[in-house]
Amino acid sequence: MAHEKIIVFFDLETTGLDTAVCDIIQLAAVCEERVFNVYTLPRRALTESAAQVTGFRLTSDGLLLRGKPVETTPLFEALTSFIAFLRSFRRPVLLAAHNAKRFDAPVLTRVLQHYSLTQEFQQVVSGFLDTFLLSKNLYSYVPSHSQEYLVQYFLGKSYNAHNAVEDAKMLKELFKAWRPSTHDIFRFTYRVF
DNA sequence: TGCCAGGCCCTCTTTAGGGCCTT
Repeated sequence: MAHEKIIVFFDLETTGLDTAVCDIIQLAAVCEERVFNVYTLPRRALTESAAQVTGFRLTSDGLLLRGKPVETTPLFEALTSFIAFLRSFRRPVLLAAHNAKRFDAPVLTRVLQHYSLTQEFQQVVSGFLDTFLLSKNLYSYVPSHSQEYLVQYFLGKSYNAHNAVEDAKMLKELFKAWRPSTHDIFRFTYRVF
């Protein structure tokens, strides 16, 4: 339907949980059958818990994922590529992430501001949709609202959590299963800046 | 050197505290 919002599901893997300082390691997004994925070399070390959760390690040889080198892209280039990916949908999209309001959106917007890409980003993104808050509100009876638990609960499957591509793909599947109303989507959508 | 947080929501609330979720 042409008038419906295009929703792009995305996820970040970062060096830690402090949204004020953490660096992006992986940025992935999916929409319909299209996938965007990029790795960047962080400037700061990963916290030990981030390393354990994500499987990334920073060495003198570069970035490793579970011991295997991954090709990295300079952050500015990664961000402009992401904006180009979003622009390809021809009209402003809604960016959905689990805990977007608290985590992914602040990190992404901080980095965009640092590279003076805010205006360019605003031209292609109409807002952030937080699926964590959506889930807590629509399915308050579910004992946990972590994405991994929700995927198991609603889709009956386990997956490679904490890989940004897999997380984004699963979020898309969850959303498809939920089929939230336009009203509910709007309630948990937030301005970009 | 050290190696990390904090906004949102609920409730035993509002002169507050605690758990959740993200890496």
